Amino acid sequence: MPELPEVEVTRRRLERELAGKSFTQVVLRVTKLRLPVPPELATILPGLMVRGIERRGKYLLFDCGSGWLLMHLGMTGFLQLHRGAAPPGKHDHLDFIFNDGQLLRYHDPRKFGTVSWFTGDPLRHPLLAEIGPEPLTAALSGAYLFEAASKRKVAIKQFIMDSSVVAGVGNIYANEALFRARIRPDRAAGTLTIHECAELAADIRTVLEESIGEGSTYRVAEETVAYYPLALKVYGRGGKPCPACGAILDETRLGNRSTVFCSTCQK
DNA sequence: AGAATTACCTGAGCGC
DNA sequence: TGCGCTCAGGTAATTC
Repeated sequence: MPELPEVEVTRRRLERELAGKSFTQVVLRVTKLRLPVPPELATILPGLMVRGIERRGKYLLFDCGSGWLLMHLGMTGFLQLHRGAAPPGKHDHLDFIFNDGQLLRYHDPRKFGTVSWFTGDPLRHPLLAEIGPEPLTAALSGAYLFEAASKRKVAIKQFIMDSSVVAGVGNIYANEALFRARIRPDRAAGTLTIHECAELAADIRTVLEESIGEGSTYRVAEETVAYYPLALKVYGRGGKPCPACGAILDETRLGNRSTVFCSTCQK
């Protein structure tokens, strides 16, 4: 599942390949995603040039000059980049064809993704306007987290997964960051000290940056933007030894999400 | 306002 | 082999 590092790796690759290219054709095979894909994309986009591609949380923002193409890959979405025409397979919902012959294909079995169009400042789009600070920038600080968490009773793991608190932290990296910060995921957010918040803010950034540096938990392949999992410290390792102390990792559910932690290391 | 729950969706894995 | 069940989870929408 694409988390922030995968989206960022995808963004870099697509910007390298598509900036300066213009849409020539858009094929909409399936438009019933979690939110409906606007059918007018097929008439709006052809002739427009991609100026650049930005990211906000896990949203990709294609700057098309007169408007912005917004994409979210949901749980199972990914983007393939083909050098030329390619026959569509199952779940290949959308094709974006460019003037150099390249084909950007939106593939999403569970249809949890989002593809939309917005004119004006994209950060004012309803889906983006309430998103919290970007974790890879100084906007996510210990002081900010401490202030935001004040008096909050929700578990710290659910708190950092709330997109209005921090942008783009999903279940995998929430588990990893809390392990690194040695903080139990079920602690009430408001009980963290300012020092713990500083550690956590730094560790959220570290786990995301390390993942991007290694090509993310996913790796960008030649002809496609493809995903290959890397080893993670705790996620998916419940019942196995803690990589730090050897104790057996606990696996529970928090907010109906799989949660793995070491009750010896994390307090 | 904050917390909790539901809806959306399909493939994989499992027990029988 | 196949049926039915559970699980995976981002996030918007809804309810309490």
